[in-house]
Amino acid sequence: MRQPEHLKNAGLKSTLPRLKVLSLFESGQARHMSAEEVYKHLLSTGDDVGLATIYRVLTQFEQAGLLIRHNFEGGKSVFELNQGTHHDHIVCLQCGHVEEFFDAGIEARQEKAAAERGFSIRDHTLSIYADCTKAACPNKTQI
Amino acid sequence: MRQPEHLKNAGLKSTLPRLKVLSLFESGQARHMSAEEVYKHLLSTGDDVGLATIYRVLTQFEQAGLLIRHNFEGGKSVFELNQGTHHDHIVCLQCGHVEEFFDAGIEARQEKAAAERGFSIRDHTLSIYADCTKAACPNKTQI
DNA sequence: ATCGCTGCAAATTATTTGCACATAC
DNA sequence: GTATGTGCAAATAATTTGCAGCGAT
Repeated sequence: MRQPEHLKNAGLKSTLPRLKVLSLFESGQARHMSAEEVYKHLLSTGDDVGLATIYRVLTQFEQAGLLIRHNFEGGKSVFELNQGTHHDHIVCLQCGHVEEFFDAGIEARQEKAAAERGFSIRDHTLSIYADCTKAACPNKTQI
Repeated sequence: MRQPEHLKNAGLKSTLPRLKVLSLFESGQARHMSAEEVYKHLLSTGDDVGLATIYRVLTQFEQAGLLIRHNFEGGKSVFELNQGTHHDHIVCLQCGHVEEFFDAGIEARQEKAAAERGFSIRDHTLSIYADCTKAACPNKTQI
């Protein structure tokens, strides 16, 4: 468990709420979660952390580079662990299911399109919105 | 002015607020506008339409296929006239400036990436977020 | 005349903030 | 001990909705 160091390095005291949130993401139970989803996960494990704290912690982790924030369609911010490996996302507009992918060709053309127009790309992140055709298209829960 | 027909075809009565909103978009003054921006534009022209009506009208136009809604980073929906010609967007995270582009290679790979993972793409729309390096990077107004 | 439309104000949803108390170091 | 962090409740921001009256056909 090297989490406390992560927090230290970010200049954050290692408190219970922070450790709980971080290990939830590291547990891999769900890679992509909104603040509300993190909140419910923790409640269901008996750990009750205030929702406002979750919002604060998620934002701090984002700034510390521990988490990445996405603003997918649907109005809620969704977070995922920053594991250093760049990838993009395909998001199901029906159920919110997120799948990750990487395509070097898209990366290159994305860079080129931006450069040609005088934009400089920060993180190359891009999202495709589609309908997941799987039979088991679950509902709104697993964003 | 063939606007009333557009509305008719969509099963919408041709009312003043609807005509005002539609012609604002058709005037080309700004291609991409949020509800609030449409509201302010109309107020500034002396046409006072309720903000709630703007929201209703924009949604109806979106459903009628007259407008396209985008949920760019930043929490507000932004609308543009649907002119039938597909294109993607590069959005400046600093000032909200939007530029349009089209890259056949990206389209193809986007389709492929989705298909391989069992997703079916609706409209192929995708957005790149970047920093517009132009000297004249304007402020929050021209989203 | 009828049914749809509009404006206003109140409701919702996601997120932020003020403040008194609790906690890490 | 002191600066930080937390919980709760109230504040914001974007958008939606209920309802009584207005307007298009």
